[in-house]
Amino acid sequence: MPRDGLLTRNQIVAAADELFYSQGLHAVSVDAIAEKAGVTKKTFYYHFKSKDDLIGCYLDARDRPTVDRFKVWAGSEGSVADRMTRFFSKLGRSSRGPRWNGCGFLRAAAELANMRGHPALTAARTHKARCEQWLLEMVNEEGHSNAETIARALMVLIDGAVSQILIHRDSKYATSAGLAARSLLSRDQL
Amino acid sequence: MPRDGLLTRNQIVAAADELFYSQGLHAVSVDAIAEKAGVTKKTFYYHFKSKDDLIGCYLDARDRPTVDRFKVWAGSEGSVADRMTRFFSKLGRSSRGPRWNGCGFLRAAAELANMRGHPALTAARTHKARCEQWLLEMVNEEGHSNAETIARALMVLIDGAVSQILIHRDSKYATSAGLAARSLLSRDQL
DNA sequence: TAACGTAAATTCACTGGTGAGTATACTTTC
DNA sequence: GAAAGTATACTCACCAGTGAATTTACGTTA
Repeated sequence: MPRDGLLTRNQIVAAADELFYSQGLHAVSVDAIAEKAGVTKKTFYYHFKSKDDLIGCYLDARDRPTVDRFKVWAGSEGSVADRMTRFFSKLGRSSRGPRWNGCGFLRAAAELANMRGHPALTAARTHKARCEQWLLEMVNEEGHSNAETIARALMVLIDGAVSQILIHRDSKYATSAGLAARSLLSRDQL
Repeated sequence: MPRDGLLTRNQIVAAADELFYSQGLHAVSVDAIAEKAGVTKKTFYYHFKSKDDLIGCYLDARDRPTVDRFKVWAGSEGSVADRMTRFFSKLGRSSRGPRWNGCGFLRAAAELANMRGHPALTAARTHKARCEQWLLEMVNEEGHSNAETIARALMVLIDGAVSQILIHRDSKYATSAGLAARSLLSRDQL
């Protein structure tokens, strides 16, 4: 019984998001995703070319919401240093949630590191570039010299903090990253 | 025809290291490892309890060599800032090699993020703690206040740089991380 | 307005292959 | 001859992906 095609597709992506993010890419089978979406496997393959195709779509769907969340975390009040401090504080809080499992893009890139050209790697790269672009604009507005380098270093701090928190399951690394960001931004270091 | 048991075991771990590091944990089968080691699967299961057991051993075997390499990279000449600058410069060079695929510990943790209690997660945590300990001693020798926080921030910079390089396949993030480290260490920021 | 045709969406049942792990027996060394 | 180590050949579950038939929505025609 045909339902709305786009709706079904979205249900599949939503199911994939939950499963992939919590368990990883290779650990989740197409059957499991189809079942969670309430759909047969054949229906799945009607909407997606392959599992790899779905993986790409899963990350694409995560891009904007993630960047938007970051912007909310940072807010728009105060200096860049203030905004980054707020950001890392919120990251720490978020990482203490029971469902938090690090960055889906980073984890996908880690899992598929050798699959040059895989759609997921492209999606991850694009997403990280968009994050960096956001930071660059923020830094630029404040009139720093070396804005590109600072933005890049802030990205390093963000993904480094996420990685360390994931490994140690300890949010204190967010605080350290926040302090490092503040040091980086004070008096035009670099 | 029995060979030396320990030798066989080491061959298996060596095969696992190559395969796991280049292709990821779930992507490599026990059959593939056994074949690469020139051993039958039954022999593999004589030496290891399970695939998960092997994964843990693979990371344990990687721990010391990795930390030793880091120490060589940093050298012992000059200030901590100098040593970290050298470190990140060497990291950048290394990451340009054709076989470089990021940090095996980070990638394992990413792939097994939801497997609380998995031997690989323990091994990864232990390894990162040893790295941080090394940094802490270095920072302490120089008499910084907030040495723990600085050491933690340096770890964040290292793993952040590795992650960014892996995603973008661009070693310039090592340079940015090096500059951030220098800023962090100058005039007892924080 | 009522029957019809078609394309979009879906299902059931299947295939070929590969995954982790094992039963049993053989071979070498001491 | 006993123990450590290895081999052949297997089980059984699961995996990505498919073939053929079916159901519904909806615009077209008589």
